[in-house]
Amino acid sequence: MFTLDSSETTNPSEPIARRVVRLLRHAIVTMRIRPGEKLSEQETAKRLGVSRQPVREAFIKLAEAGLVLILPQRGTLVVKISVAAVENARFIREAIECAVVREAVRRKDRDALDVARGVLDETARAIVTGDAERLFELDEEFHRALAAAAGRPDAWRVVEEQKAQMDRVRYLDMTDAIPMRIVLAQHLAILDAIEAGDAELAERELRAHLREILVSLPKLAARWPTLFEAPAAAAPTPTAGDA
Amino acid sequence: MFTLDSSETTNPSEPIARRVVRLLRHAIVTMRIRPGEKLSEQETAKRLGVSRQPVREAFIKLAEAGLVLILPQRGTLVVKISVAAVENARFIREAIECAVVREAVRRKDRDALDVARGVLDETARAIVTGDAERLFELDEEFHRALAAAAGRPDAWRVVEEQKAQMDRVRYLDMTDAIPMRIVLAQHLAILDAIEAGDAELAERELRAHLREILVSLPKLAARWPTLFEAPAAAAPTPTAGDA
DNA sequence: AAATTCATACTTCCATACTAGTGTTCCGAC
DNA sequence: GTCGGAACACTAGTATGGAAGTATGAATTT
Repeated sequence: MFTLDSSETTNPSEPIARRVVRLLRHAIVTMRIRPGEKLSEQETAKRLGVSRQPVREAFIKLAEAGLVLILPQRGTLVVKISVAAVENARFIREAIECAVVREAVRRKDRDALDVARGVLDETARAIVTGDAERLFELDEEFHRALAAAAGRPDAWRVVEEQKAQMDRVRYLDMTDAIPMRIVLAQHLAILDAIEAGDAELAERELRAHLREILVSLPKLAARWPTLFEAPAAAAPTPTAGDA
Repeated sequence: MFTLDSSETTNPSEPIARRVVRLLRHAIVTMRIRPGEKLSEQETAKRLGVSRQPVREAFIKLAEAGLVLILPQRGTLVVKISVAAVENARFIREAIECAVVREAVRRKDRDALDVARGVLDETARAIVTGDAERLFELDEEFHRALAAAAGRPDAWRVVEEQKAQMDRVRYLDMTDAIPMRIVLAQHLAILDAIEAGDAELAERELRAHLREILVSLPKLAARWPTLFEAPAAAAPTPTAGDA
């Protein structure tokens, strides 16, 4: 379930549809709406005090990001976390961000890199104060800053959509007291390498950073089996398993 | 302008909204709706004989693909071809497809690679018969087959959306009697390198293939200036140009 | 003549009504 | 008890009505 009617930043000029998207995405990523849970345009609209129309548009957007599954004439449900889907998203993200990092090295955009540096400074401060929500945002902002430094803001938009798949895993990892210090260290290593003009090193550091999720992923899947899609069994039918 | 009410494959079970998307995308890519042209939900709905609702959803999807621009309360228009946007899309596409090709080399999925080979065989035949529309599709199918061979069908979906930006340029290039034989040769070189297990070569061939558009792009922009977004001038105001 | 105001004709956005398809459940026949 | 079936309670998909905002142009004033 998810409450929320007018909390959050309720900018009156922002279109309702966009607000609903932000709302639902956040509720899904933080798992206030649990994986597998059923939604419906009608029900969601009533709960949020809006009409079905903007809710429907939000569902479509979330479906494109792979967070919900719309079954025509049947219903809409929050998809369970899929190890395969996370891996696929990670693959795409790694491909794009590697190219971004190399481009950032080539461009040497001092101002843009300073912005990224500033994000890491704030990250260090947020670690001290323990502001988990803010750390989430700062992680995102760092990667966005890299894309900006590469002169490819569009690339970040693509990564952002893929990242939605990984965000719930990140969230689980965070509740598990993830060592944000390690993430910061990796970010620093990437930025240092870029500023040093070492594309090879920057790419290696980035790959290492993005592959962190691969070690935590199976652990988390084992720990919260109800949140994850059951992996495709070797036997065709999951009920009857003959060896 | 664009006619079309029930031509195309008119599958009655397919949702109207999806059909409208396909329809409009095709009309835009083939420039039966010209870059810069104004659209409206009302007008388009009437022309297609459907209600505004599915048309609106189609507009939103096309806006996400960067083909149209929705100005709230003002109108919707087909965006002009932007050299910068095409270049950005190409960058993202190159990043993803390079990773795909390397993965395809790693996996050595014989069956999937045979499918890709089959696509190229048919391409050769289509060149003889001069079926331009089919060549368009086959180009797409080859790249999709590579993604399948890499076990990353999701990656193709992302590339597909980016490719929309490049499709109008491809279309112009085709009317300009593009040597499809060259494209086929490049495709063959890529596939040969993959089958030979040479990742480095496969990636080089792919990059060369995807960079072809960079040579034709400025020529086309100069040739059809009305179809292209005016490049950002060095001077702030485009009207007053002082040298 | 030039500038400003105001009515009008658009636009997208949101709300609501209706259609068609799906799953469930309860009732009855066997 | 088991199976079949029809009525019902949902769902998303589509159509349409109304509201808020914007550009346009004519009429009026300066």
